[in-house]
Amino acid sequence: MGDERLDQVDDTTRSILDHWTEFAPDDRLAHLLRDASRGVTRALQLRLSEHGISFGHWAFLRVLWTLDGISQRELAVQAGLMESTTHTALNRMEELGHIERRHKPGNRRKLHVYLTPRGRALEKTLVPLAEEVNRIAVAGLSARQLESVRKAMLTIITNLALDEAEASKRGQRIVSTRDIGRRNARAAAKKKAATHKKDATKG
DNA sequence: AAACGCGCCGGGAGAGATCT
DNA sequence: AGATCTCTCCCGGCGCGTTT
Repeated sequence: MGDERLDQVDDTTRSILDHWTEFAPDDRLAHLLRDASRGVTRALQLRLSEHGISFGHWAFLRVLWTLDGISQRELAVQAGLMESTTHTALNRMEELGHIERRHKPGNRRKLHVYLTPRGRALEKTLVPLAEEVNRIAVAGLSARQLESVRKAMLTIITNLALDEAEASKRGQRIVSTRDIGRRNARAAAKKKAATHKKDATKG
């Protein structure tokens, strides 16, 4: 690889890059997307943490900067996260003084989320950091390449969304991690019992 | 270097309150 | 009564720092 900047990267990053350039240049796209996504996330995390902001809070702040005062549920949808995750994050954000939650007159059920002046002020500090990460991530790509990447990403997202919609129509859904854990535990127990039985008949 | 523990986050499920 | 919304609990995945 002829890029002398790579002398600065750590061994882990180096091995990831070696994997993609030397050993498995044709490995599945999903793996490439994962590495790219992780890199972008970590770059942003690095910058946010310097301001005491966790990556989880970033998603909610971004929504609130444009949709201040929406309900907790709407916020979860807009941020693309589960309501339980939203609830936990908002508790912390309220503690930190970035948001406050209030009921509107006439509706004691819905809780609306409002930025505090402090939360609002974060926009000026944090958005440039995200823009910086974007700039760094696409450095060396031409406008044309960037346009192609954008199109490709949108196509991938659309294709996968359609696939999920089809699966949903068939009644197929993602098995929860808990169910998988239980299933594995049952399988392990069964295997152990079978081994035990085998040993007992032997001896 | 490998194992371990910890904290954070995401997700599922369900209870309880409130609205329509 | 049924729908909607918030909140809580629990568990698993992941990254990271510490210990062995």
